[in-house]
Amino acid sequence: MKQHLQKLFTQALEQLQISQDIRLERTRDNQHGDFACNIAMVLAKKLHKKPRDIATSIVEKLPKDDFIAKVEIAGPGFINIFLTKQAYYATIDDILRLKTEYGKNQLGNNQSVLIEFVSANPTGPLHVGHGRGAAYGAALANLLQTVGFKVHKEYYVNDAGRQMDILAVSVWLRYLELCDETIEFPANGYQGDYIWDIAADLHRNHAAMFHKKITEIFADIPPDEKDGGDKELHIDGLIQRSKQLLEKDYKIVFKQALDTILANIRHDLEKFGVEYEEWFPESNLTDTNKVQQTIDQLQAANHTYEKDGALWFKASDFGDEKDRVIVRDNGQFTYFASDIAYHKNKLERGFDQLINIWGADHHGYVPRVKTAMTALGYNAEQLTVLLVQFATLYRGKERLQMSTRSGEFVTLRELREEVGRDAARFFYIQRKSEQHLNFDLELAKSQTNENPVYYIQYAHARICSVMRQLTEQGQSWQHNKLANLETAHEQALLVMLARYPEVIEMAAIAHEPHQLTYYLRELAQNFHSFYDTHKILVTDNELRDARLSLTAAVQQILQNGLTIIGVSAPEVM
RNA sequence: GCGCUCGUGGCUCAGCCCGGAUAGAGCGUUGGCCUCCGGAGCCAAAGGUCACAGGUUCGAAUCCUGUCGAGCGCGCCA
Repeated sequence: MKQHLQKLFTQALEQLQISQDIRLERTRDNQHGDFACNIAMVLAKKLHKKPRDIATSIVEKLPKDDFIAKVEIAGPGFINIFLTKQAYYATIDDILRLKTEYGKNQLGNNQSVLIEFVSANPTGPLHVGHGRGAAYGAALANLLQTVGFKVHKEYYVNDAGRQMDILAVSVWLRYLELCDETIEFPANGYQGDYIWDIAADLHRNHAAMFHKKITEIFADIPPDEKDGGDKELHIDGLIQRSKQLLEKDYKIVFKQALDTILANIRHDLEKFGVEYEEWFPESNLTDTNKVQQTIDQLQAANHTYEKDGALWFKASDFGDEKDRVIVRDNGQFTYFASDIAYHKNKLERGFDQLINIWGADHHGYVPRVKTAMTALGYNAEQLTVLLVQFATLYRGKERLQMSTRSGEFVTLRELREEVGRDAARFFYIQRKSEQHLNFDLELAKSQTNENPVYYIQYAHARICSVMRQLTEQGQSWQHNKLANLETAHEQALLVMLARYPEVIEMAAIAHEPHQLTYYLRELAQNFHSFYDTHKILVTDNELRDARLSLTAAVQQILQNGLTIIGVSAPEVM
């Protein structure tokens, strides 16, 4: 509807030989009609004319249209458009005809988008901090798909770095404890209970196959932190020693740890309703020498130099604040190096746009990756990084820590089991992503009925109930005679329904799924209010059918919207 | 110190990108509503100098500058 009106305005302006972007807005007050346009005031300065005079001449040129009932010039020069009832009845017709397709458009023009999100290191289970990225990414992917993008969801699995070695060593040490050895667990090891579980599996399947003497393992290893040493050197020493002693078997331990945790993550995400087209392993890049090749390319283009034994990328040549190391003095690639290779790989796969969803603590990292893309000859504009603020977790007034290393965290699984998938997903995206989120577990658990998600779902369930009643009475209905919809409640619902495509479009373009949650709440509210005031299943068949048409349309929109944000639309609650 | 993000009723937040007509919700508080399609509901009331100070503008919660306050980032960590 909005687009339709914009076309009419464009035609009017063409006749006046003015070119200007037209901005139409829904009015807050229906006294001002359905849409308002402030174009006359925008043009006033440019044309040196009074806004109201400009408005008058535009209105004169506005083509006649079945959907426009009345056009008024108001206030300082607003052009207010009043739509005909036909315009709103057409919306109902469209919704009931197009069903789940309603609200879709071709704005994205079938461009391909790779959207990468969560990508948590497989060193432990997903915790509630990751949940927000998961919920946001999945909802955004759905939105982009709805407006006509070809969406490819991807999880980048960091399975090749030092962190993974630390994980493997942690598992191995716990395994040795299960072999009745007594060890000092390293300060920098992973301490969570899940490490024990993996170790136990290892012990069950391989018995004492990986058992080595403790004295042999810890001989000449730099002291740990608690003994006055450096915990990093200590763990690095242990990694080296593990590889020496276990030889080929190291891979078995490593793989067991990785596979178990990854399976766990996949399972959690699946249960959370988040699915990916691809799980892209970092080892894919390292094993095929892609990281080295990328570095070679940067070197060949003279974008690197050596200093203090390390290889640096001249990021500052491309606008970053300082140069960045890509190969450490010990010969290892930095995380940044494989990230450059990964983004190069993404672009080589031919995607038109890349979207990364990162925790806000990575914001300093954004220019770094972009400069690398520029240096490699790509257009950095193709990459959009969306930052999601971390959720601060509270249990009542107590602020909880979330550290994978120390093993102190609430897992995504626990959250899902305690507050439910629908409530959790809704809770995560109802706030703007770059807004800090206070997630109070007590509140989410104890007052789940007050979560707005139930309010919306209840509206849907209520409608389903009405439909059931009708069937139970052995009746059916036909979609016609919408002219009977005259009350204020019905009018308000018609307007809400007509707004849906506008909300979808805006939410998708702005990457703001929370817009949709607010809309759905308002729609549900309008419905509850209508339902409370007017009976739907009245004896007058024509009025009943008109109200059922409206109701069915509301049901459809609730379902469409909830599906996009990953929340179910239950028939009963 | 530099950079990024944020400051809107008691609490949690929309609105800001793209300035516009009385600043909106939810929770909480107070008072009403079930002989009637599901009360996880409805109706109503109280409650806000939009952090502060300047500036731009016919017009600023919205744009600009500064101040104060909060969070995060500034590693050969990932």
